[in-house]
Amino acid sequence: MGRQPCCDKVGLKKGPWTAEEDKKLISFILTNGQYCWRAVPKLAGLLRCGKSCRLRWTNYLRPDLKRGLLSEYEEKMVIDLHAQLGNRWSKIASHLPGRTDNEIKNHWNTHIKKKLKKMGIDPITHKPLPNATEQTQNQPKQQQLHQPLEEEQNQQPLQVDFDHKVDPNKEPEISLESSTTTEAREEDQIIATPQFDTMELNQLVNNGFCTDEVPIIEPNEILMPCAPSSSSTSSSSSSNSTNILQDLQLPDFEWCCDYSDSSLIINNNNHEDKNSNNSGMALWDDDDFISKLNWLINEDDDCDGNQVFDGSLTQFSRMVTDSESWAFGLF
DNA sequence: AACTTCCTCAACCGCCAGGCT
DNA sequence: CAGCCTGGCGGTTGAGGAAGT
Repeated sequence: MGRQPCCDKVGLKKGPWTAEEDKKLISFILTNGQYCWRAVPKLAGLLRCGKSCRLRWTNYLRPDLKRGLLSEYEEKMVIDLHAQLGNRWSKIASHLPGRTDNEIKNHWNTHIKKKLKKMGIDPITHKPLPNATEQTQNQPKQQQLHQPLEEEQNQQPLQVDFDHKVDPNKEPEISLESSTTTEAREEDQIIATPQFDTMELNQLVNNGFCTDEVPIIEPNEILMPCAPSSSSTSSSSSSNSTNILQDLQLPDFEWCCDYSDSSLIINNNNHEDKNSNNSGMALWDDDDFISKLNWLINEDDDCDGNQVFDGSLTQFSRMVTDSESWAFGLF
């Protein structure tokens, strides 16, 4: 039927990923970095196509991902960005650090779309539906369900004010009727808008944390000591967020957004007894995993008898340097 | 408790754009 | 410039869990 599959699917596994597969992929990418995805499954000993590996990594395994529901502010940003960009989920996602296009797309289709419809707003055009007034009047329960967001949307002018100086104590101003005025905006203008730091976003909306965030990798498992700098994270964490971090007994940290950064240090606080000096490192709080990781990394051959980390890797453009490998504490 | 329906979201599919030869 | 390869994107699907009957 026309197009050839992206790869030879004979014998390739499909469907949900197992923990073991995840571990193989994680260990491989942490060791070798991201390069030719087509080669990854073979080299990592996975019976998956490269595309599947890439998707799994970018949508689920990446350490810098936020998990859990979008915060109200993120949701508002999505709505506003969607009004400007349409279904360009990757563009929208690029404005929401730690969120993937897939996640945003899903959230849009399952939550925001319905919410907008019930508010009498066409989720495609972002304009009021013809029978909007009737609908909104007939939805008192829904109003109660999402009171904070909708109150704001009804009361405030309609645009994420990217330019205004963010006041951590003040809910950002967002409105919903921007489509007509903003649809024609140049995309580069949109992209030029300030990027909000993941933590900052949450601080703005939820005083530091979205309570239903459930990172796939716990924050205290992937921690980078955050040098007291003038970064947006630290500068914006003036009051509430800092307190919350302290309350949680977490150190200042940043999600590891660039694992190629050779200065990366990972602090596993769950093992304070072992690693109290921040030098002990374990990405995942799982001794079994670590031992398996070591096994995976140290073994010359995978279960299929393929060379896992043979010299041919040097042909690829992206290799993790020794220092990077050490930084991950894998060797 | 058993069954059905609804909902969510991880994963897949096919297409497209860009880089390379 | 054409053809190939790869990564990325957006639409769609379907398994599994939640909610309803």
